[in-house]
Amino acid sequence: MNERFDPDRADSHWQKVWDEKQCFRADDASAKPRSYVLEMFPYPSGRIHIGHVRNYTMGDVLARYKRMRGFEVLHPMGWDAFGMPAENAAMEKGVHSGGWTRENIANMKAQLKRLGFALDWSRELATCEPDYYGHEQALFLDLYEAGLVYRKESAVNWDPVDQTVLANEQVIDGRGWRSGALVEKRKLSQWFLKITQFADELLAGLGTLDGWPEKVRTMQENWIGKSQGLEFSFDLSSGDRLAVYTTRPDTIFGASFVAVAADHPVAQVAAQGNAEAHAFIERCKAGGTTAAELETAEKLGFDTGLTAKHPFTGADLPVYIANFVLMDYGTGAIMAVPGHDQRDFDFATKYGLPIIRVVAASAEDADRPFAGEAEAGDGVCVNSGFITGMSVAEAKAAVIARAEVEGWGEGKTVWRLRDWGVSRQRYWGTPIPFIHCESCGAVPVPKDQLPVVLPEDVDFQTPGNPLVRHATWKHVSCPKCGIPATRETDTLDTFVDSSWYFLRFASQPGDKPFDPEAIAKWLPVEQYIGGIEHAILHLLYARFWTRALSHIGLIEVREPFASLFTQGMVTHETYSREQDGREVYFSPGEVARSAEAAVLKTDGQPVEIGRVIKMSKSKKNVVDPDEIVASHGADAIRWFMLSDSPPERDLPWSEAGIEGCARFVQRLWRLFGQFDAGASGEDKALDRKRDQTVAAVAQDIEALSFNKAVARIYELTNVTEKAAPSASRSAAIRTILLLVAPMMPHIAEEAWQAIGQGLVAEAAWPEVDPALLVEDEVTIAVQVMGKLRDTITAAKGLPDDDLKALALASEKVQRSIGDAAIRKVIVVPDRLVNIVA
RNA sequence: GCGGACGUGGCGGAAUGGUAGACGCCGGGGACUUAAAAUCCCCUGAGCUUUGCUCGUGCGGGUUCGAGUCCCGCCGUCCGCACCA
Repeated sequence: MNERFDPDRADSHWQKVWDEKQCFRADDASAKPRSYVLEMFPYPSGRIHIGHVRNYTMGDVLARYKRMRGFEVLHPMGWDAFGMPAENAAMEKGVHSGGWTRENIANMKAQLKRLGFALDWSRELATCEPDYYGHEQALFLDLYEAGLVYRKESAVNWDPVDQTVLANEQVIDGRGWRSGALVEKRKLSQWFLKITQFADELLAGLGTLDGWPEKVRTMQENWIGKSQGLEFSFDLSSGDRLAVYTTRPDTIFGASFVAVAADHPVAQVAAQGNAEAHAFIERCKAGGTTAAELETAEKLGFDTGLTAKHPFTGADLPVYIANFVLMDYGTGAIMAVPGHDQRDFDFATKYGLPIIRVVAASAEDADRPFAGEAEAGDGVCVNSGFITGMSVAEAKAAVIARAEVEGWGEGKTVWRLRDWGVSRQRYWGTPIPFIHCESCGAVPVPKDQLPVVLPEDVDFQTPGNPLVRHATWKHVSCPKCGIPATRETDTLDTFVDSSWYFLRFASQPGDKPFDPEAIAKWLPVEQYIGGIEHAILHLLYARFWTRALSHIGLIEVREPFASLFTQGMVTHETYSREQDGREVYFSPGEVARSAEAAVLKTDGQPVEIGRVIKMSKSKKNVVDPDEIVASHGADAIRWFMLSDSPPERDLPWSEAGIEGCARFVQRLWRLFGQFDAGASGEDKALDRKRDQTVAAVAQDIEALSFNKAVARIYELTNVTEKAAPSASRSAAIRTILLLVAPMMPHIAEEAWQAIGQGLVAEAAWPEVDPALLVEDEVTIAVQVMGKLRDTITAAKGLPDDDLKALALASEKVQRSIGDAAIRKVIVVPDRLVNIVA
């Protein structure tokens, strides 16, 4: 063996061998137990970033480990290749979206290969290719036929200068990111998927997902937002009726006004012939559309002059148009109870409306004033007519029952979840397979005419969707009546593309989206790994899509991902300096650091030490995985990704850390070089440590606690290095090699040449002797009054009385007790004795 | 605003209610070397009157023989919020 391990040579050599032998190709026909390990596929932005490396290293360790444990593993990779950046590149650099995307894919694929991931590249797919999105169009039409797709009007952000629709992230402080023009809300007719039809199922399904983080399940639960309440109508002074929805019917006696959304019909009527009301509604439209913006914006209202008659008290309540009421939730109108809802409280305070207490901690507190904020908590009803004295829960039921008996309202379940709007007024996406005909309306493209291929001869010289301006593409004849018609020019949300790619990985027939038998074999994904940023949307949409396909009988599986793991970000330190009134950032490499201060190497002047945050180009704190692979090798960067930080938390990148990893690679190499097949002699303690480590590392990998697995491998390495030569020591060295094989496959493969047979990629996980996992001696902590005073060594399983005697015999313990009388002795077998004196 | 999480040495972090700080990084000392790199060995929470003692897991309470861990109340930081993927 050479003195030093040369990653440059070994990495590419073994990557080529794995490729040629197709080691990681999943066999559909295999009789082995199956395991589908999947990481969220990347958007081909141009380069792999360190977050990808972390994500795919975790999945790779699991996939390789599962193979060692005898599973047939499916570990595929693909490209989430549609999306806005390709259009931005086309506009900014004059390149073609498709060419740009495909070039990025080629570059990133080469980068992934250099990291040595055990991927089945034969199943690679890209969502921007017709052989993927054509099947997606077919599935979309299936859902349409099943009544799960419909059209309705919906608001978008409209940039009046660029004449284009903007995504939320393109709207900055209410203005278009390029034009700087004030963004308007505009209504367009768009396609929707009926995810709300599955709201109950998606909610109930969360209960079966034991392998998901509690956090993600809670987030989805809140997102679906099931609430039970009362829908009822007010008689308006205009003679109309106004339906409102409330989750707090128990507070109905505290209602002091009624509010409707700006786009509510009542508001629209009020605006007719009233310039002020019209102006107010326009003002509401100017704001942002996100929930955060709506709810943090100052509460604004406009008094319509109408009044609504309270169903119990008969009082006339003023009707306002309010910017904090959402048309999409409930009925788009609310009864406002300022005492017990903070938004209503803020509004009432601003407009001088009554704030009435109708819930209190106890009946005696009925007239207690509010302490500057609403009280949303539980209690008993006060000042509330027939429900006075009831608990909140009783009152809810009583009010709903009364409304139903008297016929002016009914109990209703309302969901926060809204139907999924999938239309995007963009070019680089899956064409929605519909044709608009003047006489037949929206007609689905016949399935034998799929795929509707996205034309790639488009120009981006003028802003807006190039599909609309394309000379020929959209002009077709109606499939129904044959008269001239036009194609739908909107494309599908890219979340549709990522809602079924995991199904396509299981099988890729040319004539249909997937083979149900292959789905039944491989799905659900055993372990899905990706960023927490996908906790709601992607994961909910994928769950919905799977259920919808199951609903129409295409597949059996209901939940696509049995287990989910959300990994943390990779962070790095930041350095900056204020220059000409703005913050200028420097990369950590440009800065010389001491314990407390940092200076710029080029001018020796101090720079400010910023926070350790997610890598981003603008903060100049990115590191390029390729450079790390070139300087330290793939195994070192993989090892770094697994070390130290728990995988769900952020991982701070550091130069010292990666150097430490590279040193460890060399240290292992030296140790592997000491393997001696002919060594004899037994080292019982080392055998024990070895088998305990194997068992613990297996457990840690299965729990994805890679940082703990790494720590245990270090421990075993430390003791093995120090051990005298023996057969046990050689066995330990061989074992260490196998333990690191999923994590550092290149050095493992290289060293395995001398130690094992065949490829380590095809080797089995080491066996353990269960007898060695149990210690025969244990260290017992001895406490006096809960404080540690001594430790004693005892045989495992020693009876409580013997342990007690040993503890009391300790000189340190005696000294600590002094002349105090012993009141009690607590013995935890094999662990601890606590003397209470 | 709503929802979710997190808080332990100089740093990343270990710790079924039972020996706080495993393991790694940084730092200090030493060995080897003409020298450097590499490597190896030792030390490394704070304080003290140092065979040992006291303090110590964001802050304040509580439960318990025993709390980083459980409960209550604060403080601080971060993340998500429907057209970014």
